[in-house]
Amino acid sequence: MDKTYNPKDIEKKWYEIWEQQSYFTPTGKGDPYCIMIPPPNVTGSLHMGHGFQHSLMDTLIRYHRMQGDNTLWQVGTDHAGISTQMVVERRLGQQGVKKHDIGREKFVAEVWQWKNQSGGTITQQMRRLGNSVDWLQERFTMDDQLSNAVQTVFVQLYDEGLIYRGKKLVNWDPHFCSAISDVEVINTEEQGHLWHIRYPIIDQGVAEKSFLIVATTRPETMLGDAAVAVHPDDERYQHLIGKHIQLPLTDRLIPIIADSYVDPDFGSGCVKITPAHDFNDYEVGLRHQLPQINIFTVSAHLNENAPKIYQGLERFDARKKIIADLEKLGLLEKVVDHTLKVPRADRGNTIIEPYLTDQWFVKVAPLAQPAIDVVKSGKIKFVPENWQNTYFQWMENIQDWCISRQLWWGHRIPAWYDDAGNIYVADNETEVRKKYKLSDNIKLSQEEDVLDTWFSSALWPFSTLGWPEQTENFKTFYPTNVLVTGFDIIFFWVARMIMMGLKFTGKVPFHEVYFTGLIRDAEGHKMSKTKGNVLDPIDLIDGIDLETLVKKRIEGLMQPWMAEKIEKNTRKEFPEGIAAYGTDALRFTYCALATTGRDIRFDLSRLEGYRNFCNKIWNAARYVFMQLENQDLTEDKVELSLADQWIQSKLQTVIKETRKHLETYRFDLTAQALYEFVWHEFCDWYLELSKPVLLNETASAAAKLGTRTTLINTLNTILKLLHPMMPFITEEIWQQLKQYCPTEVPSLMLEKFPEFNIKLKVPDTELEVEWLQQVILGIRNIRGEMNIAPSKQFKVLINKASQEDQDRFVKNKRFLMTLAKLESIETLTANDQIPAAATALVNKMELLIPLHGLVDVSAESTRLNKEIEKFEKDAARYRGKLQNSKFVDNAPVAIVAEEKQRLFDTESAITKLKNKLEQLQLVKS
RNA sequence: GGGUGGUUAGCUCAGUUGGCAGAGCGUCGGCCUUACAAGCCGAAUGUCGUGGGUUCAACUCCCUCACCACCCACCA
Repeated sequence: MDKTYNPKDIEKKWYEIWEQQSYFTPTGKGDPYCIMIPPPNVTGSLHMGHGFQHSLMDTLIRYHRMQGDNTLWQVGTDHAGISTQMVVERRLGQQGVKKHDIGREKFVAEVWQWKNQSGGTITQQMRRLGNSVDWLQERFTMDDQLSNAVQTVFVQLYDEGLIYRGKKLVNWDPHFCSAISDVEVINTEEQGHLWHIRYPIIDQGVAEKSFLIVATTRPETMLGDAAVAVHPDDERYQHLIGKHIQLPLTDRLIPIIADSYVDPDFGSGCVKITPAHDFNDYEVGLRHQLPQINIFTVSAHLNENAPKIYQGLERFDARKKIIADLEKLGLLEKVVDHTLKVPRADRGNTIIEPYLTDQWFVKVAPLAQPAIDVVKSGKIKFVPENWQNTYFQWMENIQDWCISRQLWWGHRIPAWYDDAGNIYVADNETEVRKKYKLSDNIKLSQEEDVLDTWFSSALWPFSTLGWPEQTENFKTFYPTNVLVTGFDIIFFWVARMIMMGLKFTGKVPFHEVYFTGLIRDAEGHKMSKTKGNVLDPIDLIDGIDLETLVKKRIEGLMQPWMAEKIEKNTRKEFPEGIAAYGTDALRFTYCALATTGRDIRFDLSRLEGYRNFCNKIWNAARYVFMQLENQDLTEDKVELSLADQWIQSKLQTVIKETRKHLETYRFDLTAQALYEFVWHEFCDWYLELSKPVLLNETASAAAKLGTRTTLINTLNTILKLLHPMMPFITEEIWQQLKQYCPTEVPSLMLEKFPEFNIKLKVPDTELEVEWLQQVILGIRNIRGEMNIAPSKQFKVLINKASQEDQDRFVKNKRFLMTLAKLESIETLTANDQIPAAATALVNKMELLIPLHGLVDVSAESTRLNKEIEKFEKDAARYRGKLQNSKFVDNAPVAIVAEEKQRLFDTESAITKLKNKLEQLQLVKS
C-alpha cells in the first residue's frame, strides 16, 4: 500500500466493479427497503444540496443492504418543465432562433435532443459520489410508462370532479407567458414607492374639483380600476358611497363602494379596486359585481382595454408614462418611499402578474384531509418532528392547485375541445370519442397546455415502480421506507406525494420523511450562481486550481457586472484553489454536518479534517497489514492481552452507537462516534498498545497471535461500520484485508453489518485500561510541562499503591514502559526515603519522577500550584453543596454520596500535592 | 400578523429522559518516536443571548424580552 492515501487511484475502479456486478440491484431476499431519489432535473448538474442528500441516502441504503435487506434505491430524473425549456430557449436564442419560429413540434424535438445530450451529466456525477442506485431501473418523468400514470391520474381526478377548468385570477409569468402555482411565487421585500393619486369625484352636491386620494404601489394598473372602495363605517366618506369617480387618463366613470376589506387607518382610507390585476381586488370585485378589466397582454404589455396612447407599452414603461401624465394633470398628490413585497417567479425571477385566464385546477381540499390525518396519526413520521407544524399550517389553508402551464415541454393535458368549446377528457382522442360517444365528424383539438412538472413528481413514488400496473416492484417496494429531502420542497413535493399516494394507492408513499438542512457557504450565505459562491461537489473531490475556479464562477452570469466582485472574493477565499479531498472525505463531511437545524455552513476546514481522517484510516490499515505479513494466523493457541480485550469491548459500544444513530437519522453523531473511536481509541491507544506485544521478542506466540487477530478483526469491523459513509476507501482496504480473513463475499458492500455482542463487553477490562491511561497521561503531562525530551527515558517511583495498583503494575509493566517511555518502574516501601520528584496522582497513588536534573524545581512548583488551585476550586464547590442542608436532605442518597466522595478525593489530592510542594521547597533551600 | 429554527470556547457545531460543560478546526509549547508531519505528545480557553420562575440541583423544564435567520399570510 502507498504511504499516503490517494483517493483518485481507488474510487473510479470500485464504482465500475460494483455497477458491473449489479450489486446495486435488489437481491430479492430479505425485508424490502426502498428510498426514492428526489429526481434531479434531467439536464441539471450536481450541486451541494444533491451531494449532501445523496450522501445521506446512500449511507442509509448501504447500511440496509449490509443488513441483508432487499434494498432498492430508485433513481431517475425529472423533465423539469420551466427550467429545461428555459435552458433550451436560451441556447436557441444564442443561435438567433426563437421558439415560435420553429413551432411546437420542432422545439420539443430540440428539447429531447438536449435531454439526450446533457442528461448524462448528473448521473455520471452521482457515480462519482458513489451513489449505489439501481441504474437498471432508472426512470424519467416523461417515460411512456410514467406519462401513462400521469394520464391515468388526470383522467380519474377529472372524472371525479377533482380537476376542473375555469377562468380565475392566477399567478402569471409574463416572461414565459405561463401560469404558475402559488408555491412557485416568492415574495421578496423590495424598496418601492407609494404613489398618492387624486381621483376626481363627480357629483353635483360636491364642490368642483374635489378629489379622493388613492395610494397605490402599482399606478399602471389604475387603467383597469373598476371602483374605489372605502370602509363602510368610515365617517369621512359616508356621503360619497354610491357616488362616482372620473378615472383619470380614461373616459370611464367608476363607483365609490363600501367594503370592510379596506383598512381605514392606512393611507387615506381609500383603495382603488382593480379586479383583474390584484387578488384582493378580485374578491372585492366579485362581491360587488364589478367588471374585470384586463389591461395586459400575456407578456404584460398594455392591451386594447387601455387608452390608445398606452397600448403596446410594457408594464413598467407604462408606469413611467402614467406617472408623468398624472403629474402634468396635477393629479399626483405625492410620492413616498415604501417597502413592499414583490412577487417573483421561483424560476427566472420575473415579477409575477396576477392575470385573468382559463386554467386547469386541482380541487385540493378533499385530498388534503387524508394527507393531514396520516401525519397526525403517525403513519408518516417527520424527522425532525417540528416540520409537522409547517405542513399542517399549509395543508389546513390549502388553495386549489393551478396545474396548467402554457409551455411546450411537459405532459400535454389529455383534454380535447370541440368547436363549441366542450371539454372531453380521456387518455387519447380515440378513447375520448369512445367514452363520450362522439361521432367521427365532430372535430376535436387537444388542449395545448402541459401540466405542472410537480404533477408528475407527485406520482413519483408509485409511478416509478410500475403503477398503475400491479407490478412485482410496486407490490414489493411500495410504500417506500423513507424520503430524504430538503424542507424547501415540503409544499412543492412532499405534501403532494402524500395526497396523490393516498388517493391512488390507498397507502402512504413513505413511512418517514427526513428533512435535511440547507447547505450554505462558510459565511452562511445561500449558494447561488448569481452570488458566485457555489461549490461543485466534484471540484471538492478532484480539486480545482484557482484560475479554473474563477473562470467557472464568472462564466455565463446573468448579471455580468457581478463578475469582478465574485472574482475578488473567490481569490480571497481560495488563494490556492481547492485541493482534491476525495469522495469519501466529502461524504463523511456531509454526514458529520447533518445536524438537525435548518442551515448548514459548509466549511472547507471540516472537509480537510475528514480527508486527514481518511489518511489516518489508510495508515492504520498499513500498520495492521505490516504486522500480519508473512505470519501464520492458523496457530490454535490464542491469548488475548488486556488491550486486545479492551478494544473488542469498546468496539461493541461503537457498534451499538452506530446502529442507533443511523436508525434515528443522526448522521452527525454516527460520524462523530466512529471518528472518535477510530482515531482516539483504535489508533491512539490500541495500535500503540499492540506494539509492546508484537515488538517484544519474549512475548509468546499465542499472545502475538491474539494481538494480530484482534488487529485484523477490529480493522475489519471498523471498515464495515464506516462503509456506508465511506464506501471507496473501506472497499479498497477490505479487499486487501481479505487475504488475512478469507471469505466468499466478493465485496465489502455485500458484507454483514456488525452486530453488538454483549459477551465481548468487559467492564473490568475497560476500568483497567482507564487506569493504565491515567498513569501514562500523568507521566506524559509531567514530561510535556517540564519539557523533558520525548526520547528521554526516566525512572518512575510508585508510592502509596494499593494491592490492586501493584497487581496492575506487574501485569501491565511492558505497556507502561513503552507508552510512557520509561527506564524503570520501582515501588517504594514504607521505609524508603522519598526523593525530590515531580508528582502525578492517580486516585490515591503517587507517581514520582525524581528530579535528577531532569526537572526544574521551580517549574514543578508552579505546576503543582496550578494543579492545587484547580482542585481547590472544585473542593469549594463540593463543600458548598454539602453544607447546604436542602441539598443533603432532598437529593437522592446516591447523588449526595457521590458528592461526598468527590470532596474527599479532592481534599486528599490537595493534601498530597501540598506535601509535595513542601518537599520541593526543602530541596530548593 | 401567524409560525419555525437559532443564540454554548477565537471559528463551525454536538450536548436524548435535569446531577462536575464537549468535539473538530484554530491558537500556544515540545517532537521527523519504526502506520501516519494529512502525523505524535502536552497545554490554554466558556457569566451556555437577557431577565424571571419551578427544583436540593437548570445548558437542559416553564415564562418574558432581545438579536439573527427562515416559512406562511398580507395594507392598497
